[in-house]
Order: sequence, then structure tokens, then C-alpha cells
Amino acid sequence: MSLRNALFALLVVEPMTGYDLHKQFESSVGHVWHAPDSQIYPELKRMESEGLLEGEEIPWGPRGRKRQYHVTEAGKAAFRNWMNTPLEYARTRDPAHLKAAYLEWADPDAAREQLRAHIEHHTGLLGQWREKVREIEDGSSAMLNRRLANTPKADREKTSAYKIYTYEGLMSQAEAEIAWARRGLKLIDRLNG
Amino acid sequence: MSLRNALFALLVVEPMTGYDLHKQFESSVGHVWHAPDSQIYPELKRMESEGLLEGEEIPWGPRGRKRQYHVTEAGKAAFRNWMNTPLEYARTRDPAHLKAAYLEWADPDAAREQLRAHIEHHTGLLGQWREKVREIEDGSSAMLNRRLANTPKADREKTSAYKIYTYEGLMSQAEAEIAWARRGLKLIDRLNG
DNA sequence: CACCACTAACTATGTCGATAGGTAGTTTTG
DNA sequence: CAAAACTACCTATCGACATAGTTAGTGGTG
Repeated sequence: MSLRNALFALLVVEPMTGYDLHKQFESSVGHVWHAPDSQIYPELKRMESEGLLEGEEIPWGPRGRKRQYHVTEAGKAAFRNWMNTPLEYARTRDPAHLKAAYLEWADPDAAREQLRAHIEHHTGLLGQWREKVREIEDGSSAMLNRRLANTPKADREKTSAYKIYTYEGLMSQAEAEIAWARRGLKLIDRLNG
Repeated sequence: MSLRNALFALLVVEPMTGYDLHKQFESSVGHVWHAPDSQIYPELKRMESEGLLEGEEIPWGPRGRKRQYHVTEAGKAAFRNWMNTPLEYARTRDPAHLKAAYLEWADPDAAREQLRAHIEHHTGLLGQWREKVREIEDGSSAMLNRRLANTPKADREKTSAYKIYTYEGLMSQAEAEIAWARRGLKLIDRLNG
């Protein structure tokens, strides 16, 4: 269900092809919901068959064709409805914490290496997200600018604010992971003193 | 792969039946890796067919039978190997943050309600984990005690420490989510004057 | 004009996981 | 002692996801 709504979130801004969407899933929305193109194309077809999207064949070069989708009123209603419906929380499935719980089975050096990798991974994400917030704040985010151009004036502040708010949340998560892994490195030292 | 190793983590302590394991997945290991019994039984068969576990039919009451699995040397090696191998990080799939990014599409009241639910959800988890840490610290955790009894003296401290460390990590995550949702409530108030 | 990267849109296969059942025996309790 | 709850072990189906590969046209570069 989330994939569908991630697609809506992009398509309410402007019509796009499956390929356009697939590219967005490598940047903007892809930071909170990943999906490969092999999932996107069939989902678009399903959404069209349910009347939530409408596709239009448009020419591309002399012989090429592509299919551009736009959201129908029913689609917008479905998206708004999802936005207003509380989430159901899935139970945890967290490989990093699963491993941490049984770290006595790992070699201390391998354990250290993995915690360092954990720190590196989340430090990388943190940097990416800081950059994203910067882009939003100085108005250099192309996708957000197109979105703002399609948003009534009164809602523009909200639109930007919620994007920043989301990245700030991801940043808090990353910071928590980094701090936890650092404590882990100290713990390993203490236990293998 | 994580399910398999979560099963190893439990079975290295003592032999268990699929049903025993299924119950553990509702408490201990289930806090970091959830799995329904419909996944556990087939996985046990697969692991046995690969020589990582050995199953033994044991009687249960006058006519009943149950199948108890224990880890083979090959199984222990596979588990240790997994513990020493760095994780591959999967890309993000986070419905709560996906929604947050497009919160301008929700009614402010529905948005508030969802953030409050987010706080409640993570507050509940936080309480559970605090309780778990307390149990470990005062030695009233049955599963951990069985695990410690099967652990060489020198490793007992590690075993407890890593369990606590894991729950502390989960607690940091929950605290970050709660703080973030609280900031979100303030943001909604600010944006909707 | 050959080449190559890119755009565009799939398909195919396999595993993972959610959900919902079913069957049979055992133990507890009212 | 019958009913209810629990133990034990499955199966079946469906959607979600990962991974890999295919086909075809476009547009720019050397």
C-alpha cells in the first residue's frame, strides 16, 4: 500500500512516466520508500485499472512512445484518505539489533568492524539528509520547486516545512544509531579489556 | 537469512520444538525479529535438510509426538559465520516518514492524531524494553537464565551486557521517534495558526 | 556514422512475509 | 467429565520485494 501512495505523492505534482517515477525513487521519495522499477510498472497498471490513474500515450522522438500517468479525482481521494488514516505498525525486523543481541558469538574484532560500518553507513545518510535540507532551504531542489509551483500559495509553507521535518526525523534516527554504535565500541573494549 | 539466524540464536541455548520457538518469537527475539509460525516450521525443515539442525521425535503424552531440534556443529559454524559477516544495509522503507513528508495532504486533526498514535506506539515499546532491561538486571529473565547456564563463565557478562545493549538501542530509537513526533505536533500548531 | 549512454518499459523467477485457515492431541478448569 | 484453552504442526494463498534479464528507441560524442 505504501508504494502506491509514494507514487501518488509524486504524481499529484505533475504527470509522469514510469521511468520518471523510477528516477524519483532514487532520490526524493526514495529516501523514505525504496522501490525498483520492476515494482513500479505493474503497480501503475494496477492503479490505472482501478481508475486511480489515467495513462496517456505520448510520442517521444520520431518513432518512440511513452506512457504518461496523471492522478484522477478518485486517485486524489484515495491518497487523501490514506493520509488521513492511521498507520498500522508492523512488528520489528531489525537485523542490526538482532545481531547486537548475540554479539558474544562474534569475534571482538569482527564486532568492532560491524559497529564501525554501522557508524559509517548512518554518517553517510546523515550527510545526504543535511544536504537535502540545505537544498530545500535555499530553494535549489528541482522537484520541490515544481511541487511548490503546483501548490496553492497558502500551502507552500507547509509543503516545505513537512519535507524538512521528515529529513530532520531521519537525521535523528541516524544520530541515534551512530551514538548507539559508539557506545557499542566502548562496550566491546570494556568486555574484552 | 535473518530468520534462520534468529532461530540459531535461540537453539544454541537448548533444543526446542517449532512451537517453543514460535513462542519465543512473541517475546525475546521477537522484539528484534518478528516471525509467524507459518514461516518457522518450513525454515526448520530447510535447515535440517541442509544439515544445520537435527530433529528428534520425542513422545508427548500417551499418543502425541513432537519434534525437537538441536543445532549441529555445521549449524553453529554457520551462525558464527553470520555473526562475523558485515550486514548489508537495505534501503529505507519507512511508512511513518513517508507520510510525514506529505502531511500537507492530511487534515491537521488527522495529522495530529497520527503523531499522537506514533508517540503512544513508541511509548509502549519504550515501557516494554525498560521492563526487559530490568528483568535482565535483576536476573528474573527465564530465557536469559537458561542461556547463562549454557554459557561458559567467562562469557556470561558479555551475554547479559549485549542483551541490555540491544534493548538500550531500541530505547534510543523509540525516544528519537517520540521526540520527533512531539516536534511534529508543535509544527502542525504553528502551520495551522 | 558508429558507438554508447540514456530513456522507456517491461518480464521472469524466486524468496520473504502476511494472513488465514486446518487437524490432532493434551491439559486445565468449572 | 465436558468444554475450553493450550500444545503441536502444518498448508495454502497472496502480495511484496529482490534480482536479473530483455527489447527497443533516442540523442549526443568522437
